[in-house]
Amino acid sequence: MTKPKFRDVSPSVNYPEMEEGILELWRERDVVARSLSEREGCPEYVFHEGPPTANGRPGIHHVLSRAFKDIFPRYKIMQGYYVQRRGGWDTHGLPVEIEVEKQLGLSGKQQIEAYGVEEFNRRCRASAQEYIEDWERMTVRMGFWVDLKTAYVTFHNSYIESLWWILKQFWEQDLLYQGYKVVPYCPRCGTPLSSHELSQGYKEGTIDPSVYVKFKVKGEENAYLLAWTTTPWTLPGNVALAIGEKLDYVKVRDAGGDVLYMAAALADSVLTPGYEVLETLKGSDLLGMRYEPLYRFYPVDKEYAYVVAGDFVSTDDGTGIVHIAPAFGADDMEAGRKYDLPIVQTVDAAGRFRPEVTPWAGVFVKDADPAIQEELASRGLLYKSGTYEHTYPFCWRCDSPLLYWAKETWYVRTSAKRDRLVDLNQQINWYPEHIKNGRFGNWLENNVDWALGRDRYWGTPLPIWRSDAPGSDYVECIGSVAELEAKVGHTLEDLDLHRPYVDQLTWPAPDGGTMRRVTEVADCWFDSGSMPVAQWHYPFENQEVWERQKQADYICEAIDQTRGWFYTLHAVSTLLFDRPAFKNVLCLGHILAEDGSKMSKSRGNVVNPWDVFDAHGADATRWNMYTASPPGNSRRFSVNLVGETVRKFMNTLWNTYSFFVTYSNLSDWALQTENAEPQALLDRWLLSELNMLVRTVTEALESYDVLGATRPIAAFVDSLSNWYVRLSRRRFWDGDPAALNTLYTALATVSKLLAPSTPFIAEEMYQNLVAGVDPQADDSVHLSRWPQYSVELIDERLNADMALVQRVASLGHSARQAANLKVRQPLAQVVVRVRNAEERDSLTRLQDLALDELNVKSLAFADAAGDLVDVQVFPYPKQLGQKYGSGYPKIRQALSKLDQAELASRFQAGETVEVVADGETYAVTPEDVEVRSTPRAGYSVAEAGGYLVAVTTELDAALEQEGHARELVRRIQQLRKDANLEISDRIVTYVLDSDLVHEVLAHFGNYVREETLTVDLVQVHPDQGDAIPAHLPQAGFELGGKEIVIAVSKK
RNA sequence: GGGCCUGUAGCUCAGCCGGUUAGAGCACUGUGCUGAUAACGCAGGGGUCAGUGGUUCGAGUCCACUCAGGCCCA
Repeated sequence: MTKPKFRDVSPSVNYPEMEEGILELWRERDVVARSLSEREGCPEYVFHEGPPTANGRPGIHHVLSRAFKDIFPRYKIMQGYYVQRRGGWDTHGLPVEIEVEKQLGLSGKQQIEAYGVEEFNRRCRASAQEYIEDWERMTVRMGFWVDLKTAYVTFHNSYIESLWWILKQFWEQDLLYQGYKVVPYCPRCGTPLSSHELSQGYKEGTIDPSVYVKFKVKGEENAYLLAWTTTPWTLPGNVALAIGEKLDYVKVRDAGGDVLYMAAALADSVLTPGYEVLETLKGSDLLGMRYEPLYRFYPVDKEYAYVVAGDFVSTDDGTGIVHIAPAFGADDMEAGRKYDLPIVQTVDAAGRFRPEVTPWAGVFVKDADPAIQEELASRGLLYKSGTYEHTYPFCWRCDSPLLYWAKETWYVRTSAKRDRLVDLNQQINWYPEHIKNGRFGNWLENNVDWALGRDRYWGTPLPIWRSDAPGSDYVECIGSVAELEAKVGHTLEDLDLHRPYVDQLTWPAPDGGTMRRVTEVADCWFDSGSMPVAQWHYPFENQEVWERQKQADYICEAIDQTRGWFYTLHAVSTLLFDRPAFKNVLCLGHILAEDGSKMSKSRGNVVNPWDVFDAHGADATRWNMYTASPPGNSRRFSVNLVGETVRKFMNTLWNTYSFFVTYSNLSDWALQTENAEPQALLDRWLLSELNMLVRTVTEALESYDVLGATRPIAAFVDSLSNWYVRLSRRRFWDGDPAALNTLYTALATVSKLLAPSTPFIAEEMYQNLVAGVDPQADDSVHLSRWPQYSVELIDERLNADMALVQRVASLGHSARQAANLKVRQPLAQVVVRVRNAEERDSLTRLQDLALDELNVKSLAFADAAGDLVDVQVFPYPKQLGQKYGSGYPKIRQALSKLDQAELASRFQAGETVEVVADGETYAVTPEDVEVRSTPRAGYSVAEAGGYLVAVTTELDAALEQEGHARELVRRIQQLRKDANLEISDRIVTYVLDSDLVHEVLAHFGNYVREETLTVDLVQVHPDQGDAIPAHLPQAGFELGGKEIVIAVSKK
């Protein structure tokens, strides 16, 4: 073995610069590609990238999810897996369209169509592409290793063709159908409004009719269900009445003699005074009650006109009975679907009543409101009416009041597979676990059909063609380009599978009409949810790759994706293959601003990733995200918090690394690759902790526990730096090969443990420590193998012993501080009280270390008896509480009243003491109590957590002198440092003589010389005409109350 | 309005199956420190463990309700 020579490492470092250097190294050595090629043929670990929407620049929350996405694939590569991790981009959909609308100054669909769909879509494609480039820069900079070169893009023809194939599979299983969806609709513009358009048009103080309508109960004389509505025009579409099952209802006889049903809480505010309560009921009692329909304009082939339950029913206003017209309300439609109610669509696309609604045919519905009320009143079905002021949406473009209106659209019948959705979810591991049967599980149990169609332009066109023959319902679903070619009879090789091109393809229908595509495009969540299939252009290509990649081992996104990507992945996979799309899913909380408020563009408190990368680097950003809080929690984030991470963790690690390289290069040691049995206590301890760390981190990563895989590394680095290195400094100065080897092993191992989380600093250290000295080593830490731990090196007893020493040392320092005793002043004795005999043994084993750390000559344990200590018997609540329950407080009190010294000695003799309290006798064994002793006079004491450490405060002359000698050494060292001497320089030291100096040097002269590398120690006698050479750096200070002057010069 | 999550020091977070005096780090103040460290050690101030009620010998921990914040749904 030859002496390793490392590249020198400066104690200070610019992390962003260092990281740029590593990125360059990865590029040069083609490490990303090799992380795949070098694992060819290995078992596969499958990661699926949830495609970000390319409609804006990436924010810090995207860095968060990418950081958590990255950690496990990197770990698995090091574990010897082949991890494909293909990138992907979500490029379709409303967000992209809106961005382009803004760029072009367009507003609304009519203007888009006037502008031209062809050009509009061309712009959408270009816009998506531009943002992808932004994303790629961020992705590379933060060290997220996805393959960007082969990233799937949802607007590619091949991707769309796979989506068509999937839809065709649904079609053939009868899972695709056209149904009604209630949308906010502008009757004047003739178009539904998107949610963001809707939010622009709410007006407060809108006045609408307030109408209380009586629905005649079947089979009950003169009895009515009283319902309330602000939209009388929806009443001809009524098919049911909804109540809240848990609400309280009353049956009353009103002043006019009618029997009315309504919510108890609202009776006083609605009914004319003087009514009589006949009965009180629960909502559930009303379920199924039948009533006479108000109108019969349409033939109906389903059960209707009865009472259903709706969790949307409240007693905030109205009557607690809600009139249900599925064509005109989302809740209504939902209830309609749940109870299989008919949908009576009485209104046409211009907002006018259809011809079948004979009295008001052709009338704009809002204008018909008064006539409808009159008509009901004439039949005695109007209880009362008035006006109602509320907030109502209007068209932001033309100011017409919007209607909620059921529009035909395409649905995926997910509810048909609800049970499978729920069952298959049980096979998925959710982190945090509560999402599984909480948020996600609930959502699945309440699954409703997926509204797939969107009346937009930039999206996957639904591959559905229908005959335009009047009255025809002939429809075909196309599952591939080849199929389409067969239909149209010519090649479609150069066809862009977007609008408007596909819309132009037609062919003759069998019923004499022409087959034309429906105008809708697919919900873009369908695009992303289909990525396991579509990213491979399956089944048209890549069958073999797909077979290996079809189910993800791991996916990760933020919590808002439970109803988004997590759901659509699960739904598509369940419907298509009857298996879960992913096995493990990490669900992240959101990032909040430093003050805990939401981070949003409008508040202007969004953190730009580049600001953080430039200030502190990507590693620190990532480390902060991994260690700050559990991944599922929302977290506060700021540039400052990352700065704290740098100071606390990154710098500690870096400086330990720099320290090691400095002393390694100064000394002459040989790297021991074999696991030589370490001799020194601290070496054994450190390697024990290190191996335990490897085990802990490995186990945590295996169970997707990021916190558990990172925080222990931080704790280890802290003890490495502030305990192991600090206590071993002398050995490093001496070039002790065992110490250097131990520290080397720790740093090289830590670099690997850090590789998945802080890939840059891990690489930096690995390159210098491992690759730089071992020609056999892998080219990159990320191509190297995950470290193995050795159980034989884990010594849990030693770890516990050391933890106790640290505890005692801490308390000892505290005791010193209390008595104003500097650490360099040796003391005669420390008296320690530990909690049990095992700990006493622990401390005895490591007492040299403890004495050294505390600079004390001897250790004693506080015993029960004796003049030096006070004792107190303390009963353990856990043991006595469990044994005697409510007797515990009495025992405690009784014990405290007894003579403590006598009691203590009885317990220490192993005696069981009978305690009498309140006439009862309780047996208290020595195991039930702790005897605490506290030193009396002459000690300074510190106490915490059941431990006590006391140091003697008396100093004799010898101790005092030794203290002076150490003070002198410290001053000389400081002077050396101030004079910029090299650590290894030999010096001449001058000391102005005095009795005190004379005395100290007589006893400790050699010690001082050795410590300070002093060759000549000159005692200067001014009274004999000597003087310190004036040009030398000198220092004056007080020692034992006397003025001292020293000076040094290089020999 | 419904579901899920969160609430512990000025800030970021620990706190196991309920059990001794609720802990770290940052920040602040003081102090100490023998050659790596924008470090580190020690101490101090700073807590109605969001609130109320309950279970229990004993509640930060379990239960119920309330409040505040987040996300999703309506």
